[in-house]
Amino acid sequence: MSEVVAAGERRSLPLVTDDLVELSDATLDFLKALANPARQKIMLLFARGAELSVGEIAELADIGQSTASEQLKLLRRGGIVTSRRDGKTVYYRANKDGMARALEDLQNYLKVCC
Amino acid sequence: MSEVVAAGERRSLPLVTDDLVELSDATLDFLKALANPARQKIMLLFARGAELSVGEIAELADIGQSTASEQLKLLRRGGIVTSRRDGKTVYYRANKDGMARALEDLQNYLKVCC
DNA sequence: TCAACATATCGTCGATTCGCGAGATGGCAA
DNA sequence: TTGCCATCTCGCGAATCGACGATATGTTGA
Repeated sequence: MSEVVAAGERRSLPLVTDDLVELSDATLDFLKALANPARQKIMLLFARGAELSVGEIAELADIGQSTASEQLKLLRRGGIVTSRRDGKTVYYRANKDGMARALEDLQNYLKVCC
Repeated sequence: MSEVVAAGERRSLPLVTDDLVELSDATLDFLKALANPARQKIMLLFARGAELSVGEIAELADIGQSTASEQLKLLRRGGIVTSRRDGKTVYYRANKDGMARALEDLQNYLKVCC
């Protein structure tokens, strides 16, 4: 039988029903976060483990501060970056574990549709 | 130096500039195709190598025929399914190679942002 | 507490996406 | 060719997204 999931609840693990594997909401957020050139451009700024503030990202990506903040929120929701606050400044960097988890879920999902 | 790409040309291989890896247009299409619950639902119909006509997919996914046709077009553009015509009927099935290629490109891209 | 600074959230608007029905296209058989 | 059937394409309205400026929130130091 399928797992019981309360209405509106966000699943962090993939739902498995018999042999059917549904992508978790977390992995849907991961895909939505990456399926956008502007956010991909932001991701490249985190190469080599770089840690950047929202303001730095806005400047480097040549976008407004509020836009950067909102895009970073989506990337964080997708498990692609993490953030930490140091005083007034919030630093973002790539979330290696989150990406690995999403990729694993994605591979598992796609394996069903072979 | 970066590769020369004519304006409007679709790259099938990732663009590599120094250590910067940009996702190919094909992989962007792959992400956009999967980042949608309706299309994910369709993908599950292809479990165990099933091959289905547009009409069957529309019925099984409980969507209009034209909607199914358009969603399948996006999935094919993303390299996630392939199609073949047999008479009047067009059959779709999962594109294992296309998925593997996109996943590989995606992993390579994410490796940069570790 | 107050001023300053960095970030987050809100409201708006144009662009894009989604799903549909209607009609066009393509293929088969009579 | 004609009729039929499956699919594709077009055009529409509704919903969502993307970027922005304005403003709210939260933090530090005076």
